[in-house]
Amino acid sequence: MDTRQELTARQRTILGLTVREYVKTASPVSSRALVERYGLPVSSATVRNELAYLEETGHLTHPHTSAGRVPTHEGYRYFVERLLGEVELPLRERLTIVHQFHQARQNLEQWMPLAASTLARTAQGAALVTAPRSERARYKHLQLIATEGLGVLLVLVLHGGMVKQRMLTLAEPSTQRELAEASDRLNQVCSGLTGPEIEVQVTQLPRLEGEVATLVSDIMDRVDTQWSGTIYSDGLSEMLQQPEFSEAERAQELVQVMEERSFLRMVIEQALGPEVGHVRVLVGGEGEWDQLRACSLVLTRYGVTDFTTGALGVVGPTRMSYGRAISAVRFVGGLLSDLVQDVYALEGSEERRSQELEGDRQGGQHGG
Amino acid sequence: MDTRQELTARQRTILGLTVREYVKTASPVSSRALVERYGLPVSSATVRNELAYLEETGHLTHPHTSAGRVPTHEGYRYFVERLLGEVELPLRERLTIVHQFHQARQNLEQWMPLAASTLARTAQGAALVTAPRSERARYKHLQLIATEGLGVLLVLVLHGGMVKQRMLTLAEPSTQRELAEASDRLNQVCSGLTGPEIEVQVTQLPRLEGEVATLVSDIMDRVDTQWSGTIYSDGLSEMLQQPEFSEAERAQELVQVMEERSFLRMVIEQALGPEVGHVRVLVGGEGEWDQLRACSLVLTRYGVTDFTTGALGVVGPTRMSYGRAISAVRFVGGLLSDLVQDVYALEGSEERRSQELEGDRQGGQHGG
DNA sequence: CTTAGCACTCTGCTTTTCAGAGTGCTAACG
DNA sequence: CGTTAGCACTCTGAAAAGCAGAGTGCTAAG
Repeated sequence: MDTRQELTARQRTILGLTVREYVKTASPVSSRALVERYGLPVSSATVRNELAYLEETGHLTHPHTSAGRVPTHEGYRYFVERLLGEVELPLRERLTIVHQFHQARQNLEQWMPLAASTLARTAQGAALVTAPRSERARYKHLQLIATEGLGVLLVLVLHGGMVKQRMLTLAEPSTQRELAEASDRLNQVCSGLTGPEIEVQVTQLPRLEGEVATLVSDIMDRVDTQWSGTIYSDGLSEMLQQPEFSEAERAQELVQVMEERSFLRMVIEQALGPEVGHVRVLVGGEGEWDQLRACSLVLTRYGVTDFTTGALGVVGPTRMSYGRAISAVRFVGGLLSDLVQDVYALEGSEERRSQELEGDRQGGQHGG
Repeated sequence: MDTRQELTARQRTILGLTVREYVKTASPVSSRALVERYGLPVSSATVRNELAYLEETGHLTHPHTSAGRVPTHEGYRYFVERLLGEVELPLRERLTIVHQFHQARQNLEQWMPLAASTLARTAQGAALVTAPRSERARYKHLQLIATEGLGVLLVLVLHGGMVKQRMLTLAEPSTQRELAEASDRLNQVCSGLTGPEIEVQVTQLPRLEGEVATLVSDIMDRVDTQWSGTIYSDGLSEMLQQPEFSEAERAQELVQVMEERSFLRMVIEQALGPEVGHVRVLVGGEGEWDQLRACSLVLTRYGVTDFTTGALGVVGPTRMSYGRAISAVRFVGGLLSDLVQDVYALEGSEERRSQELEGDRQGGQHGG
């Protein structure tokens, strides 16, 4: 029961091997298998004693009396935290991945799906990737497009290239020309501002512009607070081939979890801190999320800390190859961070550059 | 074997009831069940004879000697084409759906997911929705954003609000100011043009603008030809609860199909013509697509024919409620068409309006 | 502390059995 | 001639039984 108990070197070895063997074979590990396959310098009886002890400490269990041992969630945790060490993807794979990302470098729309599919294939699980989101949304550009009657299509581009679209209905009709002029004026006034900052400007703007600016500010506030945005996923069907999902019911549960994007978002937000780079491992929902009891998540945040970040990770059965998953997540996360850095992080430099030439911009506060 | 054989009224009734009963119960239908549950004015022996005949004509099968009858793909086809008639969603449901769509009217990003989830719930299957795409991409607005070094982020807004993003690397560095001026010039030159039309302009443009314009033209060509864009889906997990997927292997197959977006796109493109409004039913892959043998698709195109259209549909087991699915697809398709019409279809009117503030509208075509 | 040996347990597969459901056929009926 | 009652026949699916194999836990000896 007491997982915190210190284990002897041999116990650690045996636990590690048991986890590895179980991950590989997906069936309970017997003392004999351990001795034979890994050439342990002790007899199976000794191993049996150790296994019994590891069961007492809560690291392993028994499906039934005469079956081999299976790691518990605690066993996996111990394995990940104390036994796994630093793992890296083989060079060959790293190169392939780098190559793919290089090819897709220019095409922002491909980043997320590419990251998801790469991750899925590399870590042999299902992958999740959220789009990068700025800590504080900043106005970049607005475009108002006349449609039918009083309807207007608003296209708002934020710093970092995020795009939001809205339909709005005006109090009175406007020509496309009027709308274009309004857009231009707003673009001058609002460039680089945050939602609240725009809100302040509203009173000083004429009717139409004010109306639009209020909406824009509202949209930007929502972007900030709301857990919004698509989650890209891939590899679900491969994951379903794992033997743990050979019962249709289990498979159905998994698909349900993976389809409930708001739930996934919530878990990701709660599990990850704001800093980029740390890899977090959640084994079996960590007692918090019942729907994830059969799964483990390996998550990380990518991007630029406190500025623009997204999250990505791998979902697998608890019996997953944590080494592979962790290294894959870390590696792909790093690549994605690089990409984000190229595009998003240096928007500040835009102001900097303009200022270099001549500074006519009101104090742009760079989020710390 | 000969599905085209004319059936007697009684045979049609029995076929129809068999399909309905099988859809409801998911287990083979016996002659006795048919007589008892629907109060047929004949004996089970007579029904048995008719069932045997319907089996001969290829509309029904036998899982094994002593089981009831199950519809074949041909049986479903006959049912859909000749027996189903026009079905409409109950008023109550229609109102709920209309209400939800009204709420999401302004928020373009919500349209697709909303349509997918509505469809999934209403038709009790998995739903697919593709984003609307213009027949011919037209330039609306360009924004160049300086990033690090020689990198530039290009944000291209097309008519209809579609947005494309690219990273590009310049031959020599430019300031944000230069980039902004280049954007402005291009916006003046290219407004409303198609990809090829822009290509023509390239030679007459200065270095930087020409470089960008080539890329823009290229992007727009790709949008036209490539089967691109996200497919939103929903309801997969509900579909997996259907008894046909109680074997994990079947479930796995289904998920695989649903995850292969390019395949789905291909099927949709091949199955649907260009006109909005027709509902197409594909039973069991129609002998064309083996992966879909266990499924049926109910698809329609929405939007404005020859102008801006997308597709949506329902995926279910072949044993699905076609009446429900067809009416749901038709109804949601109609709503989405209305929305698209409001926003996208009238971009032409933008020019018209600029010319004059006179709103004459061509009649909206609602297909049957 | 380690290990050989052995009794014991539990699974998972195969085989058997059996009731039930449903058909197909035949012969009789109106 | 279409319809129907009756019955033999077939196939499923669940339950029960049997059995080999794998693996443990324990004991006693090294």
